[in-house]
Amino acid sequence: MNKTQIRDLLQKRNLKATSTRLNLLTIMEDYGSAMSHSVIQKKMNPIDRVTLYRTLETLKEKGIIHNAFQENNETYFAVCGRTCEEHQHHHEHIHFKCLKCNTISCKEVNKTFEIPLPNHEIYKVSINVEGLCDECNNTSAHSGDS
Amino acid sequence: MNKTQIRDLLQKRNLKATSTRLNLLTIMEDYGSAMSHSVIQKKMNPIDRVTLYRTLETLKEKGIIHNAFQENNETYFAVCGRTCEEHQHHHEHIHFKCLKCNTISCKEVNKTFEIPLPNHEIYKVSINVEGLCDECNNTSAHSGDS
DNA sequence: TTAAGTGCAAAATCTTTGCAAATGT
DNA sequence: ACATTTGCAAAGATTTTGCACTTAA
Repeated sequence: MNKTQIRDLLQKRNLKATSTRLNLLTIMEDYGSAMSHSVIQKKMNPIDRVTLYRTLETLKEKGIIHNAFQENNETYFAVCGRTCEEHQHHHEHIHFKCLKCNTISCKEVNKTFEIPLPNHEIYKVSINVEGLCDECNNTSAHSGDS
Repeated sequence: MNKTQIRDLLQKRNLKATSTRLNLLTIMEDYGSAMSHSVIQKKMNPIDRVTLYRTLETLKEKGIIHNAFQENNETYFAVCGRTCEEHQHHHEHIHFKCLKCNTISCKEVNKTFEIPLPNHEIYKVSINVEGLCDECNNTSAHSGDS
C-alpha cells in the first residue's frame, strides 16, 4: 500500500488522512511483521504516547489493523489483509512468532480448521504458533557449512 | 485435587506448601474456568497484590498453572492438566471463551492440528476460540420454550 | 535453623481522561 | 467553518523492586 492507497482506505472508513495515521500505517506496512506499541513508538519518534493509543484504537475499531499476538503484557498489531472487513474479520490465518528473529507475522492459509467442540457455537478462532520461521529454520540447518 | 494432592504437587516442584499457594490453587480448581488476576484477588480477599503477582509467576514457571487467554490487558490463568510437565507444556487443548457466560475454559481434544506452514519448525501451538459453550448454546436454542 | 515466601512502602510503567490548540475536508 | 484529531497535563491503574518480617521444612 502506498500513501494514496492508505488515504483511500482511511477515507473509505470515514477517517481523516492525518499525518499520524499515514505515518503509522506506512511504518507498519514497511515493517512487515506485527509491532507492539512500544516498538511503534520508537519508530514514529517523536509521537505522543496518548495519541498512539488512540490512533491504534481507532484503526482497530475500523478494521484497518488487528491484534496479532499478545506477549507478556504487550499487544502486537498488524495491518489487516484484504480479507478484513470493517467490524468483521475473517482471519483464516495464523499468527506466527519466530523465536529466533522475534518477528510476529500473519500467515494466510487456505486450510479451514475444524474445531472439535460438539454443541458449541463457534464465532472466532485464533491460532498462535511459535517456532522457527522459514528463513531462520533454513539458516540454522545450514550452520556449520562454511 | 484436594489439599493433600496440591501439597504433593508443590513438593514435587520444590515449592513450599504455603497457605497462599494452597488457597490459590484450591480456588482455581473450584472455579473451574480460567481466572484473571483481579478475579483471583477478589476471591482470595484479603491477599497482597504483589504476593499474588509473585505467586502466579512462580506457579507458572513451575508448570502448575498456565496462561489460558489474554483479554484486553488481562491474563487469564488456569491450572494445568496432567499433561503439563515442568518447563514443557503439551497442550493439545483449546482455550474456549464463552461470550454468554464469560467463562474461559481449557478443552482437551484428541485431535492434533496440522499447521500448514512448510519449512517452519513448530514448537508451540495455541488455539483460542470464542463462541457459545455447550450449555449456553443449548439454553439459547430453547429460549422461548416456557 | 534457615532458605523461601510474604507483606508493606515506594518506584516505575502503562493507560485513561479532559481540555485547549491544531489539522483535514 | 467545523468536526475530528492531536498534544499536553494530570489522574488512575498496573506492575516491579527492595527490604524486613514470617513461615514451612
